[in-house]
Amino acid sequence: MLTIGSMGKKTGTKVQTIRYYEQIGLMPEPGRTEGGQRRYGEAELDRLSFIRHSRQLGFSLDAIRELLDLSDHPDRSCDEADIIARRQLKQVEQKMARLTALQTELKRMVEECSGGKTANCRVLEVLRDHSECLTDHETIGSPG
Amino acid sequence: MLTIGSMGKKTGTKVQTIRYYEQIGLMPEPGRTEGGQRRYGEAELDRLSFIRHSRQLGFSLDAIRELLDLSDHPDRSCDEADIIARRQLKQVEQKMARLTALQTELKRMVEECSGGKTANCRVLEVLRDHSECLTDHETIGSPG
DNA sequence: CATACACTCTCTAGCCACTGTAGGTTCAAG
DNA sequence: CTTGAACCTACAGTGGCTAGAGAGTGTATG
Repeated sequence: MLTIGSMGKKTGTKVQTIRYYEQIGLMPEPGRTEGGQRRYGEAELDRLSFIRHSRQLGFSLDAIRELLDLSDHPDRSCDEADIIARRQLKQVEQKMARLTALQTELKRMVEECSGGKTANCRVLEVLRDHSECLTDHETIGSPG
Repeated sequence: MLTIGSMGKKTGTKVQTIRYYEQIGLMPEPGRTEGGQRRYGEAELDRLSFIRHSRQLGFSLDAIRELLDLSDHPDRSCDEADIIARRQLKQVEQKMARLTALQTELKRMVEECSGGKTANCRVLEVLRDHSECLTDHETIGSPG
């Protein structure tokens, strides 16, 4: 039987985070000691590992909820899991495209700035005047 | 004189967002009509454009606060602005590196999944067992 | 058995950068 | 003068945690 702290250590999760997952129904309510402390078994450890690994791959908690549900039903078609993973891949690729554009713009800004006073700073000039930009980052999406 | 709504249209900002910027001290308190409605001038429009453009490039509101402060003082050295921009560039590059690793992993997952039941789904298997992974995304940072 | 102290408990608030809603008021056009 | 779009304040909610207060529990040692 594992305490919440040792679960956390094994999976690289803070104790509060595990309790949070329980609160939102992502982790089940575990057994308790007489004194009221949580005690976990292997199944819960596996579930938490699944969640953390999915988080590391950038899946949202909602997506993870669906994936866990699918994982709990071995006879269901895996099409849904595939769709969720592909959607996630697409999101990652979109983010990369956006970041590439930002990177280009930021590089140009810092390369053109040759030091001196802020009055002539290229960094600030570019920020002041959007027409200085080469890329159309307005249309790319929300910042991040 | 501009209403808050026309400011929003010109800069692609929601009205609530402009009020929020005022609330946190990023935008100044503007003049008001007798009835209490905000009215803006060109200076405020420029400031809001600066903020929005910086947000599009991914700068945090705190960073923007510093950049605005520098922009307000033309005689100061632009080193600080340069540092802020370089820091932002570095963050963008770190995010890209992380996303590249995620992309690799996700691609492999969806390519290996050949359809069928969830019991044999590669997507779910990989999520269950971290040792299936080629990259070390645990050490890369928090998901996003 | 007593003590120390690391761990755990619940509850609440805070983070970022907004976004949305409710319920009311003002402005400008017709 | 009426209509209705735009505006006002105030507050709650988003995602995914994280931090802190104040109290209780579990276990190793003397």
